[in-house]
Amino acid sequence: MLEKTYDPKAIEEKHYPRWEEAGTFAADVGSGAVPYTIMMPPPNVTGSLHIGHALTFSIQDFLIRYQRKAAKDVLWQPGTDHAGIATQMVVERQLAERQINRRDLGRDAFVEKVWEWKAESGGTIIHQLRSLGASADWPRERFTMDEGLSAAVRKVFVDLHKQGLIYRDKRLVNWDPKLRTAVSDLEVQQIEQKGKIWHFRYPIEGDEGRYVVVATTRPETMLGDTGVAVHPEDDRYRDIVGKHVILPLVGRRIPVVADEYSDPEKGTGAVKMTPAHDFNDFEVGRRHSLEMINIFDAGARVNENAPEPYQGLSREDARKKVVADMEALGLLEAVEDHANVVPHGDRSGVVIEPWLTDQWYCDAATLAKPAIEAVETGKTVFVPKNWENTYFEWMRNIQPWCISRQLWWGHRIPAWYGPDGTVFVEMSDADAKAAAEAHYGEAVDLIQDEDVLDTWFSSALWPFSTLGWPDKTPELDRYYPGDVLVTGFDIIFFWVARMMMMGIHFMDEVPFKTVYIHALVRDAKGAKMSKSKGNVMDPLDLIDKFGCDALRFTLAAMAAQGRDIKLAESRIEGYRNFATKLWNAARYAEMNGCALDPSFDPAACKQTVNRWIVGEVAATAEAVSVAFEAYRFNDAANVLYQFGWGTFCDWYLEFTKPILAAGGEDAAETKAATAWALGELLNMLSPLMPYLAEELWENLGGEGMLINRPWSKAPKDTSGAAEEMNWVVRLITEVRSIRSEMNVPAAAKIDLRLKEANDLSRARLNTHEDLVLKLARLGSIGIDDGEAPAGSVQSVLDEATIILPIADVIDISAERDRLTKDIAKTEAEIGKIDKKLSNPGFVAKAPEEVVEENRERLAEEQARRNKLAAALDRLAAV
RNA sequence: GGGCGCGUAGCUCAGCGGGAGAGCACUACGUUGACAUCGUAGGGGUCGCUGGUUCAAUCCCAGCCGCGCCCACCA
Repeated sequence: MLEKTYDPKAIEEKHYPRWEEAGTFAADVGSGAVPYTIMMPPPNVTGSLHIGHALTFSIQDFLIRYQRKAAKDVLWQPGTDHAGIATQMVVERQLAERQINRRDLGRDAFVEKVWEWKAESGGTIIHQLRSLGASADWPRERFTMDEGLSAAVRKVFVDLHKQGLIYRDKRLVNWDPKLRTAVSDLEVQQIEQKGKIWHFRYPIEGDEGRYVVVATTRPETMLGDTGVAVHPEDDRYRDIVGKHVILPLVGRRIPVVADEYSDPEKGTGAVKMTPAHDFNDFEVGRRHSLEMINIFDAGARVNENAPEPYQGLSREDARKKVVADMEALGLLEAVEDHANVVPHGDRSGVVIEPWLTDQWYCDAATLAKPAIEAVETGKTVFVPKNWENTYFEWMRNIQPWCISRQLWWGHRIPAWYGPDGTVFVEMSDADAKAAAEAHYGEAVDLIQDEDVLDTWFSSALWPFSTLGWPDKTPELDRYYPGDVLVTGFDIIFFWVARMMMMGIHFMDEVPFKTVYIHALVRDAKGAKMSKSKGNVMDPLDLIDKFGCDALRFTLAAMAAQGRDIKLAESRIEGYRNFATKLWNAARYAEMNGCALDPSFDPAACKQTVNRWIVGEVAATAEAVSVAFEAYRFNDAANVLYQFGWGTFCDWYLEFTKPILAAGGEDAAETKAATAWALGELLNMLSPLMPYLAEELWENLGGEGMLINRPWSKAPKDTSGAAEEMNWVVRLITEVRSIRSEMNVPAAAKIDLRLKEANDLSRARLNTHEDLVLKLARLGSIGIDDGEAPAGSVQSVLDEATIILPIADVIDISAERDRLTKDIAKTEAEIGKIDKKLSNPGFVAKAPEEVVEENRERLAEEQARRNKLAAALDRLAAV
């Protein structure tokens, strides 16, 4: 017997281990079924579950559970990402609490500490995913730094290097002076700030008293200036091109060059060139062979390349001093307020410095070409499709990808340097030694590159590295390419694009056929949720409060495409109530002895109401199936909600109460049909609300576990039961409406029951007041004997043996007002439809069924109007 | 500067060429065996504004007004 109250926690704890132990989550490599693969985007090993995770992993679980029911051999490949910078920061912070610096510890000891940390608390998020109900194939869990995946990383690096697609280069990078590592363009956030723009006078050599004025937002960089650029067509500066200026404070003699980069409209038209600290200046500097002087150290303090008084100053202090000194020299011409965008590190939050270093680069442009083509030709499609534009835009303008990081936690770059600096890129230390020996003709000592790879480098290989690549495993053969990748748009560049590039390059096939991009969950103001803003909703709290099923169902209902999700707790509460409703419906079924009967044949029902519910189940199954296939989870949720609460609970269970009460053969059929319909509902619901569905299925006496049960194949209704029932529903609705509007006292409650007889249901009204009301209005509700199946309305009327004067029961004037209002409404409606139908264009061009529909509606409304008017007359006569 | 998205009931959101929808909130009435985490009924909207296309526009197009996001090297 089901408990009186629905307790989500109890059933969550009960069923998850059962599913897992029964192996229902496991892929079956040897199976003959069609495979269906989703690669789980590996969450950061440092992570803990937030609401965005809840959305993305719930959606994946919906698809996985649905496809499992569609008899596919599903693989949901789970795992975690080592998350280089994030993880290193976490462990460093912990060490700092104990006054330990990682540099004191040394590289090997530090990395050891990180592994220890990972072993202790790295599995948090995986456990949290289980409490979301995620049915991933957990024994296949991978970690990006597993030995197998690390080997894949080395192989990819070595192969790309041999192909010339990975190379070492000295150029400007985005340098994070706090973390002391290079970061990629994507890890830089442009933040608009209020700043100033300073106009400096640079004296022209050999032209006493004449200056060229340059404007800058970063005065401190002048210490590294090695030129001034003007536009070749700019008449103001034409005569000084080729001359030199004397850089104040430094005393360096630097050339004035003509370059198209300089925009006469901007600033003063003359730009100071700091090729070692500005991306644009770097390009100009290359074109004009300007000297590149690096004036900052790795912590962004002024180094020994600048004049002594500035050495050791921070960027901020150097700026103050430069401005003060220039002003003292009378070389500061103007200062203006200026809004400009300043690059910040997305992890460290400090200002990023363009810095000249040696780094490893990946030739992304070459790899991008086939990845662009794959989307153009539809080998991979984005859902919704408009994200393809975002993908194209970025891929077509892709820059070399800086893949080296000055960190300790990550995949160490498989490059070794010989005594003369010759580089050997090989799979292992031994291979490198052998290669070096071959090169030098003798064994030499090699030094491995200190850097590690960008975290996203290994993530890019996820779709095949997790399946055993480079070995030719059965898994790789069977589950690559994946069917769908589910993710938020915020990592299209970081991850999706790079998986496309690597997947196509190494597997000759796209990594997934569909990319489903879901919305981001935001707070009430539409801002991205983040811990620092304090606007996070903790999914675990929500699960605790409302249950996992309610949260999942809510996420499904709100996962409409193309709009960010601002989650309201009241929605979750509403869907929790839905779960409660179904729980109670199941209790009702149980109390009435409705149990699943394997011999029940839904196609063979005799009673209208049962034929009807069978048809409704079929229609719902079809609609939900279509919704899942189209990634329209909100449609699926809505259809199930309406069927479950509306059709099944409100109507079917109410309709059949009198039948069950009467007993006999009809009751037997109805009990079996009730159990069957409930079972099918649970089956369809189980991808979204797996726990509730499984529990109630078990209680209903269902065979096996619902998680494995095939999707509903209810027979469609062709008996016309739907039409008949629709009529009954309309009748009941009208009568209820009358009762309510007329403020009938409680004593006169209508007990409206429909009893299934040989023909159709009959409405039976129990109290004489109700009959009065009904007779007063029945003629006015647009239903007459001609429309109703034979005998129905008449049979109701036949029972109306006691008729009281209307005035005894109702307020005549209120009823008159109401009727008058109704008539006005009806006439307005008639006017609208009439206008439409008298439009020749409409009749000529609109689809025939639309015109016909409108004609029918017009007739209905007219009849209704007439009957309302007649009722008003009758009322006047009382 | 370029691109994308959003403005529908008090709130959170569906719908998207032919009769304006859901949940929550609100109002009235109703608890003697499924369910008050409930039932029945009801009130509430010129579907941001202005034009255009169309026989027909909340829906398509353009412009405008608000809001949000992404990308971009501009002194």
